[in-house]
Amino acid sequence: MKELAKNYDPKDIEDRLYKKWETKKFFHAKVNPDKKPFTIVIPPPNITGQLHMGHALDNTLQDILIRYKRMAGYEALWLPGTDHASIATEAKIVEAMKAEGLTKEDLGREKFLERAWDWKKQYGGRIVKQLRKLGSSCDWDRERFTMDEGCNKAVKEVFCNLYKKGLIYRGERIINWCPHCLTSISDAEVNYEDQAGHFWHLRYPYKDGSGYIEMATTRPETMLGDTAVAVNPNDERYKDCVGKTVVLPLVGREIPVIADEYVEMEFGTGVVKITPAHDPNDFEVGLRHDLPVINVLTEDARIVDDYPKYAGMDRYEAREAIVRDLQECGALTEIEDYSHNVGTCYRCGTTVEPRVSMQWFVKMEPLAGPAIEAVKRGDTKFVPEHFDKTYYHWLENIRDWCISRQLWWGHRIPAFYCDCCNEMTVTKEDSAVCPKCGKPMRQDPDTLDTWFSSALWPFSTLGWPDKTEDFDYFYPTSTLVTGYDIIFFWVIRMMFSGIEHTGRVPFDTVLIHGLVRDSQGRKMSKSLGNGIDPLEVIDKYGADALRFTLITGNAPGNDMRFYWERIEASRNFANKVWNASRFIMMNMEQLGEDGRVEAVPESALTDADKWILASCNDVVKAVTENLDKYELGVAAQKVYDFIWEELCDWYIEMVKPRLYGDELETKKAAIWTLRSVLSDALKLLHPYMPFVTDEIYCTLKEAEGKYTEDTSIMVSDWPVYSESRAYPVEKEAIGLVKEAVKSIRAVRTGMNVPPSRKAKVYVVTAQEHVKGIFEGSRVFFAALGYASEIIIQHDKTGIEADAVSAVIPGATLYIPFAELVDIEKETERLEKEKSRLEGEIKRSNGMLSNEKFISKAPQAKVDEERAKLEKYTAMLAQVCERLEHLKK
RNA sequence: GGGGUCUUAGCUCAGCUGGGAGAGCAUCUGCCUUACAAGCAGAGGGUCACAGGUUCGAGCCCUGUAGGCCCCACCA
Repeated sequence: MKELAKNYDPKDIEDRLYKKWETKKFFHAKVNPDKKPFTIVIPPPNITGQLHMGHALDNTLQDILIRYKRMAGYEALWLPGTDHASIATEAKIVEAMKAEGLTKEDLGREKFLERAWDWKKQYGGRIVKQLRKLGSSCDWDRERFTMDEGCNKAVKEVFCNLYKKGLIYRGERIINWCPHCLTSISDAEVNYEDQAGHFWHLRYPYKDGSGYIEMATTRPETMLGDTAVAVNPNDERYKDCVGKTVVLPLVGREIPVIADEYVEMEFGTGVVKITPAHDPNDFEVGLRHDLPVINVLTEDARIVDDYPKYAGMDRYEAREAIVRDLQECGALTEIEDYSHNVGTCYRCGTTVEPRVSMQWFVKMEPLAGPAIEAVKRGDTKFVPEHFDKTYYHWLENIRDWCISRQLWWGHRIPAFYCDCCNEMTVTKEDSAVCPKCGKPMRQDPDTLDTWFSSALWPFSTLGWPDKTEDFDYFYPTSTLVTGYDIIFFWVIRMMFSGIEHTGRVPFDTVLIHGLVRDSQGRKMSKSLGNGIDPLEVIDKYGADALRFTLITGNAPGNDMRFYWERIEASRNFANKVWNASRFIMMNMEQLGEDGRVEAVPESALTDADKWILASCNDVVKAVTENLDKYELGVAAQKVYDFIWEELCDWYIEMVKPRLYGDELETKKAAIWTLRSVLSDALKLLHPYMPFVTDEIYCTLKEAEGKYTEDTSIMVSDWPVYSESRAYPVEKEAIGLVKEAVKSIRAVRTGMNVPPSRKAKVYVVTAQEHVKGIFEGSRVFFAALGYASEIIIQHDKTGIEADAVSAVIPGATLYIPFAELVDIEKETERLEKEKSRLEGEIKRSNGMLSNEKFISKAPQAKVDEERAKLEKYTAMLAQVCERLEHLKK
């Protein structure tokens, strides 16, 4: 048999096991009509990405679900892949080119894309390699990429469908523009942050020389593009001004004073300058009043050539210059400090510039409705439930989705234009000829928002739009696991896309998790440098320790903090499991052939054996129920407690005297029980700690002579609850003995008696069945209670007068410690016990004397309370008797 | 402005359908007991934010208050 190291070392084991799983195709799922499918599609990480704690958490959750379902008899598919991440990737490549002194334009579109694909080839596999280190049991044979052939096909299909239905349109609108990335971005991609700024108070003179109108702005440079000044129609102060003309300082443009409800009378002077080209609200006002849209900024946010004095200045330089000039000409009256929200690009952090331009949009309203309904009906459920509110709120207030990007890396928009006759056509074909004049058409240069293709991920990866067996069998997927920060970007878009294009919701359940923060509760970020690299954790403590830490000690959907101490605790647990197994296998080996018994007769099992089998049985039931309800952390805690406390601290200790003794039958029963319980416990733990559990499982199978190269715990059967292993009587019996052991230990520690010093223990009970229980537990009771001898009897015959005593339900224990007994301390201890019991009795009596409790509470509760009262009353009598005795 | 969420032991957090307050770490006291010192045995430590309400019974359900965090919207 393999010799197991004293301490568990994950380094030796993880890569070897992962390789085995992968080459054995244990991760592979195929259409299997005999099984129910369970499907998860991975949230595809960006090809530019490196594994961070967020991935580690997200993928651990998925792997736990997949491993559990696989063992529980489902055809479990975890479909992996990566996202092309248009903006992020393009930015990286552009940056790399910069080092060579090259720009996108130098290379041209085709050459640039060649580079991008090379880059993808070189780095795109990095993150999936890292996912393997975590133990992720993805079906790598099905790995996909959002720009692979199948996904491309799905994207074109969807675009054309939506266009045909009128749900995609092209138009000149005001959109969020990133002057650094040089592309439009969607509303969801804008982050708002508070920034300190100023309020510049301006006055524009009336053309007729009748004075000025005053207003304030946070962005004075946009005044170049002002095409009106607005007041509220109900504002008495400005009643007479509406319709008048003012002259724009510095520019000389004559612009009207208009009235619009949008203006808040109470805010500022009640006057707003209107710049339709550079503010979304102003744009709307402009539409209502048919105002000209005057663009004053270039795509990289510099002043356009129309204003020679400022042309070429970037927006902040221009601001300074214009403020200076306004001041000079007397148009600036005041500068006030002001803090306001500024939109920034979620990728690069640059302040976004609202900009009017021609873009493609998805009309959201018709799509949002069914997506809301689907969740309301319960077709898709959020876990935790309350995230559905976030979902509704977003969808109910959704605006049209700007999907075109002025980037090259991505899915090119399948729209073609005829330069001859201005005809436009949308087609799945790669090229088009003008349906009117027959000339070749020019494809739209823009690409689609990355999220357009990820929105299709749950079905594009399963073969859609083709009718495939995979799609029929695995779709809709079962559970989608993602962070709450991705609901808007992704979950919502998959929902309406799935419903629209497949007629079904894309998943049954959305399991939402929070963020992994640093130990001070801060977000892990590159700029703070407080990120913890999961690979470093794996390297130092093993993937199992990392995984276990990430899913315990926090509730679903909540953020968690990362502590090395917790990693250490998890590592210690892995080691505990390792050593318990080592103990079991060492003893198996000693028994030789007898250690491998397949079964033992029920009659050979002791109360202790039945107790641990029953406890294990209970845990199987509880853990399975918790997992089915997505309570992964609670389930893990139960496995942890069972293994550490029940199995290791109690049962293994109980069984030692038998294993070290001479009776073969009881040794066989003990070792069989140990193996059986260990095996089930390992299975319950496997989804959380796949490596250590499989290593032990295989070693155990080897020791049992049942190992083949196809053996792995990950393809073994999930344990099931068995009525025949409930053993209620034995559970109660061992519960009582545990009580006895605990009180002996507490008494001894209280008196500072070292374990090496043994003492006689008398168990005095009037009840025959209690006597039986202790008789049956003699062997281990002595060992656990540090007893030199156990004497079980009906009365106090032969017990030294000054023996220390402890009262447990149904019995009193006496430990003679002649010279160590301090009567005063002993009295104090018993008095404390007495008042505790009196308290319990009072509480019980209180409840039972309450008629409403008796009449309204469930009968079981009432009975339970009566039983407690009876128990505590009996114990109190015993304690009082001892106190009387001590007084003499 | 709208919505969500949190407030439980010194710290970080669990607590599943309401039925005698838990874990890990930290602290204190003993133990190298032939699986494990990455361990074993014991101990201390909490008016479950506050105020009401529902209930036989509330950490858990309802209302309100205070404070923290998050998201969305946004008055130039």
